[in-house]
Amino acid sequence: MVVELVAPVLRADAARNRALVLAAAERLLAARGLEVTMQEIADEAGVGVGTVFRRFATKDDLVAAVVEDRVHEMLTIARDAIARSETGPFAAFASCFVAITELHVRHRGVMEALAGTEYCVPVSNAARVELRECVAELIDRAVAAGELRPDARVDDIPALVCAISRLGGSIDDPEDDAWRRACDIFLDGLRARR
Amino acid sequence: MVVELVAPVLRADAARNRALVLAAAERLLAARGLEVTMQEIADEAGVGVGTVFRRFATKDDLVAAVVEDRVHEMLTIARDAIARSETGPFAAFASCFVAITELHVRHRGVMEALAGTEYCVPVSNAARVELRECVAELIDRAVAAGELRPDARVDDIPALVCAISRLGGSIDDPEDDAWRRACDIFLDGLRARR
DNA sequence: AACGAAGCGGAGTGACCATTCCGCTTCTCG
DNA sequence: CGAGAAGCGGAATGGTCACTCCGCTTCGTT
Repeated sequence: MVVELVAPVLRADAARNRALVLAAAERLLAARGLEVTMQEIADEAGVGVGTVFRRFATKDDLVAAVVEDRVHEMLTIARDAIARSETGPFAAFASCFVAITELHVRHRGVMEALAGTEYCVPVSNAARVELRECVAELIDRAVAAGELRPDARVDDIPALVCAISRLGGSIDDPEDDAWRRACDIFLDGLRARR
Repeated sequence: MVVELVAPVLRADAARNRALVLAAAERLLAARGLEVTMQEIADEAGVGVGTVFRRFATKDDLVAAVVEDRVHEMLTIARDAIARSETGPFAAFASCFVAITELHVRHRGVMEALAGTEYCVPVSNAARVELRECVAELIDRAVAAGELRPDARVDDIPALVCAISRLGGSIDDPEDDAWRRACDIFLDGLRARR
């Protein structure tokens, strides 16, 4: 008995539609959060709902796929910060914190997905584990340099980022930058005192 | 033509049921947030759904009633803090901040209601306006004493409290106090630097 | 070209909720 | 005590979604 373990290659049109759906979901989730319906995503992508469900068995699966893309972006941000952390470990940590928060503000749905329990994907995921390790590394270096308060905990960071990004505000409007001010205050609180 | 402007007095049993419903809603909202259904609230109160709706025309109305109770509690906390603010304006502000956050942690549903747009009740409400004024007063005094950074904004506070309380954690479990640590860090960031 | 597999659209299904309706019950006032 | 007004319970309603099903279409291989 032979079991087929390799996922069959998608037909060209199916692959194209998959990409359209993913892009549509990304756009809609970023703009309006988890409240978007599968029907709306299908419409935005220009396909039928059936097509959406053929590629992503459940709404959770679709959201998870979009989230994974974001996690990879965060990973890139964190790796960059580590590269820069030789010169100024706190500054590296801080810029990573702000950049990741900004990413969350841009993608409301992703933030909700990571924060809420509903759509929480199991954390046993290579990219997420590595992201956590990178952030831990940034924190360790800044603490070792005496620039960050030593009781800072890695596992508080994701929740904090989610919390702050929920403050709302836009990326561009300087009048509407609650999240930016909150980052500022928070990072001040995290800085080690003389 | 005479228009009846006074709300008619409730019959004794009706008043009792109204109180039961309110208490049940408070309990369930605190424990599980806005996801509770009207049916569950009715069951918890030991009445039929019809009775719930006769007293509170919509779910929003019921939530709003529970929220108003919380706002009054917050008002009490803030007034107490003002009374204590002669001696140590920052400490007064900080304790008020922590106490209100704790209240939010205890009442998940209330926090959601205040933070989310869905159930946001119009802010043109005497108690809320006064609460805002009290917090402004606390901030002004601490800033005037040079103990609080002068760019602290009153209107960031509610959102911050909501954000931090969303971090989760329990009131009692000392292992699970993310919200308490976050308060600590935040207040450190808010303290004016030498 | 031609055929079978893979894919497609979108009406239909079932579950879940807030809200409504109405026949019966319980107060309360005279 | 005896209306009848005020309340009550809970089945029924209507709307919203995620998800399924199936007859038709398109792809890609021979």
